[in-house]
Amino acid sequence: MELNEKQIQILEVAEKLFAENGFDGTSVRQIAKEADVNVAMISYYFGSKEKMLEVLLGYRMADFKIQLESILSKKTSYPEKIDEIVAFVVMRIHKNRRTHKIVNLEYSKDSRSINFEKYLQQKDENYRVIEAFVKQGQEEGVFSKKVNIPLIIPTIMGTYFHFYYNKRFYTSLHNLTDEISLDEFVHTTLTKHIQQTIKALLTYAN
Amino acid sequence: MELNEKQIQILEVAEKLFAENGFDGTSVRQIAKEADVNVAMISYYFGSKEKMLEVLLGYRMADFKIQLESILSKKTSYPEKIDEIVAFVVMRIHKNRRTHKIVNLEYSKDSRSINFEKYLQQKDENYRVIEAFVKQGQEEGVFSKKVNIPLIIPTIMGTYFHFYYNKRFYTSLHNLTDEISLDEFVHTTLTKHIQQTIKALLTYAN
DNA sequence: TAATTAATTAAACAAACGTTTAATTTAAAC
DNA sequence: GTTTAAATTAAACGTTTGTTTAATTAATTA
Repeated sequence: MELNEKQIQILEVAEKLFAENGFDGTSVRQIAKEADVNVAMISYYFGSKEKMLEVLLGYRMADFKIQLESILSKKTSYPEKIDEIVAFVVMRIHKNRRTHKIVNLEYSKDSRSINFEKYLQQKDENYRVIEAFVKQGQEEGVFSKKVNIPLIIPTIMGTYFHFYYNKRFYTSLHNLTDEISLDEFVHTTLTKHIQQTIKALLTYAN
Repeated sequence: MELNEKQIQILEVAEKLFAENGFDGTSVRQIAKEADVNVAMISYYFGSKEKMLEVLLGYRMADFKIQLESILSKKTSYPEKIDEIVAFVVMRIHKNRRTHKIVNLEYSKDSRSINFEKYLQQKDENYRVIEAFVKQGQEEGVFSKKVNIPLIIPTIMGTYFHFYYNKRFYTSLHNLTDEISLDEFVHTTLTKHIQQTIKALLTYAN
């Protein structure tokens, strides 16, 4: 799907508002007003509020796998690769945190009018890449074989998101006052913590 | 606040529907219908939809700290205590997962009409208990001093919630077909994974 | 039993919701 | 320059939203 400037403009406002106030908590009139377009433009361009979200997903989730494979193809040690993967994943989900948040909320709903097929397919592909990497490390005796591989991703992403969802609590614990110091904290301290965690798990687990 | 049977009945239906369809995605008429009461009863008992959620929070979050302290007062080893704490935390948040989900979503909103003061206070008290325990272990040389203590809780809870929010994805990865095998998976495999992770982090981190 | 309070109801309230319509303006193609 | 298609608009559509009202029934107290 090709997107013109106006469509991207609408999507970015929608992403912001959905993340701030939820999908149901955001009205198409709010989006239209903040994006400075007429309400009817949303139906005109995307068909419906739900389909607009689906387009947003596709727009944000692109080319993750390629960049992941690029890291794994480097000639670096296993611990170095873990550090790189974790740093990359954290950077990506932090950048796209608003879209991820919307997905987390909407995807876990029972009654959904949103189609997550493409999103799930990408998620599965990404997992297979990680799985192959860990298994390779296990075969070479670098990683512990007692690790539950499918639960590595939830550990990385879950730690980030629980921090992010409770950022008002944790920023006060860490004395982070503004948005910039939060970004910095994520890319230094939080990233380091997750790197430590995953390396400890993969290397010493028993 | 004292709650009569009918109020609890309403709260439990509300919890279920809020978790399934979101706070904004659930109407008071839905709640009233499923709880088999008149719509007006919700305003009559709780004042508003928002205040009803606040009452639900207080109802669900009680006596966590006491049970945590009870575990820590036992004369067991540090690794054993970690296992117990993780198992307890996972059990609790899994039991109260619906309420936690609502909090995760509503708390991170910018525009909130819901008061989270009591919830935050309890969260802080719980954290202080964990913090004291880890620091004690560090002083006795059992735990690594390079661990970021405030990020331990996000690692535990985040792993659980990311698994739970994406359960449709992970249950298919693990071939979990029904709700019972999911419960069992949480209390065995997932709990074990998080125990492994936290022990590895606290013991071997560098 | 009578008086009082609590619980419950159906109906109505105004406001907001997502979407559609039909008319008009702008842009592109010929 | 005329025709055709795309973009944009204000207004209206029928629903649904959370809450309130006023009347009635049930339970409690005196």
